[in-house]
Amino acid sequence: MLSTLTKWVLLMSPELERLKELSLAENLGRLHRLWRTAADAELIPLGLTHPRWTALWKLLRLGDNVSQKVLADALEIELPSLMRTLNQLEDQGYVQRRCCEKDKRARIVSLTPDGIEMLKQMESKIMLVRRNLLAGISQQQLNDFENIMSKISENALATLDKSSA
Amino acid sequence: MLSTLTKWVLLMSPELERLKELSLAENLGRLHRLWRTAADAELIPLGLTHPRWTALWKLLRLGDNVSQKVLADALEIELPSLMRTLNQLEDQGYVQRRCCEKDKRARIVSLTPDGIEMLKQMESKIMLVRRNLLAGISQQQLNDFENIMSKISENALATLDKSSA
DNA sequence: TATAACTAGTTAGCATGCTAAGTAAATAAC
DNA sequence: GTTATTTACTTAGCATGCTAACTAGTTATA
Repeated sequence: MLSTLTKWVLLMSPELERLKELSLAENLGRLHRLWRTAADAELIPLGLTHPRWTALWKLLRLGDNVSQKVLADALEIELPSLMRTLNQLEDQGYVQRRCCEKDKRARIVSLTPDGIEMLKQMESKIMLVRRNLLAGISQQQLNDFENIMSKISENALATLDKSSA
Repeated sequence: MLSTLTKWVLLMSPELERLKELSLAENLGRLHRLWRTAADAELIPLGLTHPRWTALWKLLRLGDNVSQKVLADALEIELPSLMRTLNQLEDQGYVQRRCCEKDKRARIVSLTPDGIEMLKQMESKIMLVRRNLLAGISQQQLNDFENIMSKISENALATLDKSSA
């Protein structure tokens, strides 16, 4: 049985041989996790979990007073996932939800004064993490990096479209 | 209350203003998710969930016959997370676990003939996804990209070391 | 207008990561 | 050699993502 594997491994493509190290996909996951961990290390002491602080942060950047649906889409999570987080943030007194006048199905999420205060504390920490993690990388390198990310994203979306068609 | 926020938003740093688009960290998460989704689209039809096929794939690259601990470390997940997945793979008949002679605490994971067969089917699909997602990107660009990823990883690790010290 | 189709929100429950706590074996310290 | 510490595994249960299914409100269609 082992010899079967051994034989196959010897016949593996040269590509696979190279992939014995961490593959690009694995490195991407690793880097994302590291970034998240570094940010959490700064922000969790403020009493917010990762989904909570990211939701607050996104809410700020959306300009406050958006529907749950808009916030969920921006966070790229589903509404049920957001529900739990918003319940917690409401319990903590950082956000409020009210019915939307124009569309009575919708509920509008807004920051409370406490939420705004918390965001002020968050901002400097988030910027600090960003500066620390991008230390020693030039703007040009960063642009190139983001372009490659975009290119891979496009390729992925094209592949997914094709396979779902 | 709203005016408080408005005033603050107007005073926000120029850096924050730029971050109204997706930040780099968010793009990283998004790209990682996209890659994972594209790979899963090919591999889930084989009857394996994401944690299961990644574990099989890693087991192959580690050369088979490694302890659960070594496999968990390579996958960068904790042992309890791996346990559930290995139970499932064992139920499906793709891996076996046996006691280690040298260290009686450890259990050695190995591929069954069915597991090897499944990996043969997986290999071509994984390589296909990789080629599709990296289409139109030169080797030089890819090297640069991976170097920036490494640099950010180093920075993150340095930051984490510092904050835990 | 009346009905059909969609959409926002909610609830319930699954999947997969984690930490905490316990056991048995190995290793280090004395 | 005995004891203390560490390690590999396991179990139990939490956190946070998801889909499925439901309700209520909106929009499109006949």
